[in-house]
Amino acid sequence: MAHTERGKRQPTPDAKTARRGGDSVTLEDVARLAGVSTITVSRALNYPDKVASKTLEKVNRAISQTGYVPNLLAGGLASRRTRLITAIVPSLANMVYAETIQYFSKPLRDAGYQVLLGESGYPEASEQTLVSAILSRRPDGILLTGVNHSADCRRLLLAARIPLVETWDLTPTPLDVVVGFSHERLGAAVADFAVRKGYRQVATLSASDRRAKFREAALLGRLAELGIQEISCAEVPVPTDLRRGRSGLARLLDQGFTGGLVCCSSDTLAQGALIEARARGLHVPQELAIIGFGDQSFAADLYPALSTVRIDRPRMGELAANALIARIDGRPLDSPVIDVGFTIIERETT
Amino acid sequence: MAHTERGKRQPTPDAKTARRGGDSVTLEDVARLAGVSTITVSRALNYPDKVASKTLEKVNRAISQTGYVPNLLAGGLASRRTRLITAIVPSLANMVYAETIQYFSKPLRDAGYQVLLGESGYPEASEQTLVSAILSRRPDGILLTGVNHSADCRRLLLAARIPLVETWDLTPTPLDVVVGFSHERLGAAVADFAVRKGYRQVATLSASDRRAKFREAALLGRLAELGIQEISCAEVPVPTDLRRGRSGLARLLDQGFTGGLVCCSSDTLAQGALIEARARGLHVPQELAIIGFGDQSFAADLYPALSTVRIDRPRMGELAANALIARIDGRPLDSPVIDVGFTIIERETT
DNA sequence: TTGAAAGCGATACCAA
DNA sequence: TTGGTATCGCTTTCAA
Repeated sequence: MAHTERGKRQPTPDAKTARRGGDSVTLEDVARLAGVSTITVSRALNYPDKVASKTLEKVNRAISQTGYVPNLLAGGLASRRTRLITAIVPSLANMVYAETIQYFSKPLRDAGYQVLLGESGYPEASEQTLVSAILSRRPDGILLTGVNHSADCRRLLLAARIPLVETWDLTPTPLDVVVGFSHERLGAAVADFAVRKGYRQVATLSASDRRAKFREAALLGRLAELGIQEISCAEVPVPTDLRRGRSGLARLLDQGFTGGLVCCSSDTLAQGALIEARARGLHVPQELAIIGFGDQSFAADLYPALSTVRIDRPRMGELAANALIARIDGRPLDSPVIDVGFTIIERETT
Repeated sequence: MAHTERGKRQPTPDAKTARRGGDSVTLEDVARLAGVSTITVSRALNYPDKVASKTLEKVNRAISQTGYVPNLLAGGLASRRTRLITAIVPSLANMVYAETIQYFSKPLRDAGYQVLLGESGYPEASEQTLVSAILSRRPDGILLTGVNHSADCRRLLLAARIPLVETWDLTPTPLDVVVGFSHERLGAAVADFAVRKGYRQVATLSASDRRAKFREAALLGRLAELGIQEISCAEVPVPTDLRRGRSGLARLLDQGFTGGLVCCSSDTLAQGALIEARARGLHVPQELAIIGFGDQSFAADLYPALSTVRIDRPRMGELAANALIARIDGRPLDSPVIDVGFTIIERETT
């Protein structure tokens, strides 16, 4: 009521009482009805035990009578806490990411956060633009997929001084915290697997995805070290689907690959390759073995002939979420680099 | 500079100049550097053509020098426009919804909105709680999946006076706008298809999902009208996957269904059923025909034996987005009920 | 345990 | 075309 000298914004003369939009109940409305001050209502909502139980009751009654819904824009602006976490993923169309999001979201929901998704896989908008749009909502924390960001992005993200978790990869120098696994070690491990199992011919079938190509490079490098000569490579565009797995293997076979181990950059490609192999009457895994990546659970017992490199995504998501929460709460982490590892799952049944 | 009588909140004596958190550049910082008022900077950002080009240049320079990132909490609070749209989907783990989100998001992104996702498929939290959490961010619009909401939800949503689009279903009495198709007509159409094609035995394989069961009921009702007697039904839990399709068909066959048409509530189930049928040496579609629902594109030419009921999801998503934008902009709609229909895609090749 | 007042960082309204 | 001032709805700080 202080100085409403000219009350410029009120459509009706009765300042402080009339709503501008005419809508939305505010804390003040609730406070008035409950006969307390606004701050008491705020406390009743945020720290119920800091309010006398009788007061609490009055307030709760007023809240349900008015149908009050808090305004987190105002709350976030005042408190600088939005209870919003943004997760940036390449694409939701890729099941692997869609699922990871879920594992990641669960602990956050339980901790009272909402997750806002940002998809970075759109060529029409730069990652820079996306990050900027995201930061303008002032999230309490951000989850990033991968560790390769443009210099501009790094600058923006660091300047925001927000807890950050990078995932799906590993680096000794994370922006803040990284929870993932080493694509380099993974590629090398697959090469070792191929050699250990005695495959003379090795083929790679990779999506044109940064991390997939990185794994492939590590795989090829290790194969070279180990003296494997007969190598064929095929690349397919993202997003990967069964069709591309089929045509990818077809290309490899037409190029002269006659049997051995096919290393696919995703389980979807591996499944597609399996379909093609069967269509051509090749015995899998006897004549032609296939190993994928990701461990898509639904495939497990329908494609028993496929091996895969399993990433424990539920655990990765959970660790990432917990690391983020810890950083937000200012709790220290044992290490800013968390390696969740990988496991080669070999299947030799038909 | 007006009345900073006691400057309670400033940690340093130099009020108006010192930042509380020490971070985040504000509009005021930019304005000072550019030598203009805050409102001019605001205009430079939001309505660039309402500002002299020389001023605009100064402002832009100041913005990039300071690395200013707008605060949409403050902006949204003041303008009552958040440029945020919330989409509520049952689950992202279901590809069909994950994809629909994408079709829906594209036009919105182009129009300058961000999409916040809410998953309603969590039994631990009521839809009511979810809607409340969503409303507290004051989105400019909401997309809902389905038309069945609890009375409390309807009240909350309507009280918010926000543009609403329901989708994936149809109703003569939408909350605001509905863009979808009739599950009832769809079920009946599948029944007609079965009869027209001369199948004597019909089986249903449905997920325990509200809309799936509704389609099934319509299908069964119509079959009864048409005098089809030999009917078997199997229900599987959500989420549907290939495995459940397999076991579902296995159950139907073990129950005495010997061949005819199997109507599945999703393409995933249909694919699983196909795998089981082949494993049992049944010729599809000659001995046993299968029809799915949804038209998952990746299946199209890998499972040529499967028929499906296609929903034009790209179109549905786009129409929903455009309807929402129209409502937000206050533009009138031809009708609040938009039927996108469905198409039965029959495949008879092997 | 409760409250008064001053912000949080932007935009709207009106005036210049 | 530009600027002053009040305000959006909430939380923080400090005081009672």
